[in-house]
Amino acid sequence: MDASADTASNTEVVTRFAPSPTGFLHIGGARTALFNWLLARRAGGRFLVRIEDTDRARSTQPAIDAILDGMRWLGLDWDGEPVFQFQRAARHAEVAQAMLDSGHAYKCFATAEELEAMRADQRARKQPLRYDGRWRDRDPAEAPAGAPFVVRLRAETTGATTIHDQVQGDVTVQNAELDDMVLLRSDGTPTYMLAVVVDDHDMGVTHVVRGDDHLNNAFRQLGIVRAMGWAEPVYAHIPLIHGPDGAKLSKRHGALGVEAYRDELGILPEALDNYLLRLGWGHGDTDIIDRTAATALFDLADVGRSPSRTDAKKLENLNGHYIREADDARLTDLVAPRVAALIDRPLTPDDHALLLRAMPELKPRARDLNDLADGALFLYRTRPLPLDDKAAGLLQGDAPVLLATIAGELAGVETWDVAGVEAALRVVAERAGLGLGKVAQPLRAALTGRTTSPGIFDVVALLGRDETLARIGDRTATAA
RNA sequence: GGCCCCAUCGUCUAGCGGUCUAGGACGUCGCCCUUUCACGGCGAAAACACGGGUUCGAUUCCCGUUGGGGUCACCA
Repeated sequence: MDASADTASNTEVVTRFAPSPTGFLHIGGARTALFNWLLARRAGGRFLVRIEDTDRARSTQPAIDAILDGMRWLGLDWDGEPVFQFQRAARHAEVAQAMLDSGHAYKCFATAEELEAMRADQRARKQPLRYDGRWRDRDPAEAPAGAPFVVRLRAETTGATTIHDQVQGDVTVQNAELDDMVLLRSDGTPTYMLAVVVDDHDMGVTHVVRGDDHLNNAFRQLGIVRAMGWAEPVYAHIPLIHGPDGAKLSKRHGALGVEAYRDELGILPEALDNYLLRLGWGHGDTDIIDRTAATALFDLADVGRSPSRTDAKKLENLNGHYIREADDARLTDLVAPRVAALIDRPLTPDDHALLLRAMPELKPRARDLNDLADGALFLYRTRPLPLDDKAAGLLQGDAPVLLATIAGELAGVETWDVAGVEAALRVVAERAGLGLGKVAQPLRAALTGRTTSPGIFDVVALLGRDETLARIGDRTATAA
């Protein structure tokens, strides 16, 4: 059967992201969504979202919200409203009935205990575990009246099926390997296998791009597609993402929700997007690829076939890059709440303005938003400043004397800006016969409580005359 | 265990028979810039899993071995 039969007259590319709302949006799902988004946007097609909530016990509204919020944060906008799979149960049952009517499906009255016994036996004999087709050719009339049953696909038992996967290449499986899967459960609700196929068809999905863990499912799903005589979608199974240890990404290590990258790790969405894009996909030697470039460059042919591991350092590096590129006002808005949390009070409009002014000096030094907030902390500390050990060390000996000299010179500065401050401090260093570093370090310690900070002239200029002199005063007074 | 997939520096990858003494990036280590830390610049160490073929010639093609991963539900 030709996959393009039904879509020959309609070349629009339609992709979809179909998460099951049983948890947050982890980075594996985010990358799958990104690739689907890119493929659709590149082709000028549509990108749809379907919430696979047929598992009523495990699906939750918070999970739905988290997934959709995560997608919005990453800039993965979808077309139309999300489709909720559970609401389409009647349509799924309808298709199952059609297959029953056409003989492509049949009723199976085997009980759960019976099937478990069957598998135990297969395990004992070291046989593959699969349904043995015991009701495939039996007359339903043989079942006890009113007995519960499931509807199973009457799968091909001979020959082989080949999928021309856009990422994995041609993959062939013997049909004998596939058993008659359940389409409708005994309570009449559809299984995932049935629902996916029906929904993808009804939604007009042309390209199914999903995790490699679904490759085996594709063969079974194709059985339903063919039984219904529908167009076969183009498949692309992308390799899974592994944790730093090479094992499958699980809740234990790398599998954080994207909101954790945003809230706890202080990652910028464009950085995570770029990182995820380069995980499993490459375009020559280029590593820094923003959304616009990615949309123009993305091609399934460039997706690798082997799983990749997450690398926090690489993400941090990319994040640092995008922080340096980011607009100061945007960064200020993003960092302000973090600073407020650190100093345990809200920022005033003046505080906010100061943060904005300091941003050009702050952002080259940060790899994430937490770094940025921490780097801005010295601006808002209340006197007397707490000193870290190294800073305290720099304020020993005759440092207070030097600081007093600095204060004297600074007091005479007419225009309190970087140039004015620099001139004054250079005068101090020259008169004392010291290198600028010998002057800058004690001053930095006194003004920030630390040994690292933005350039000392900037620090002084940002702090302002009064605060600068007061902080210096705290150190000359206590030492004297 | 059956079936399926994968295999280049620690990691992400470029390479689609000769251009490979295998390129880039992150990380690591030096040096430079410099008032500190970053940023930036320069440089170094670091990989074709193994064994057979095919070929005049294999990192590139084929087979096997080994290793890793995925999947085998009335879960998605």
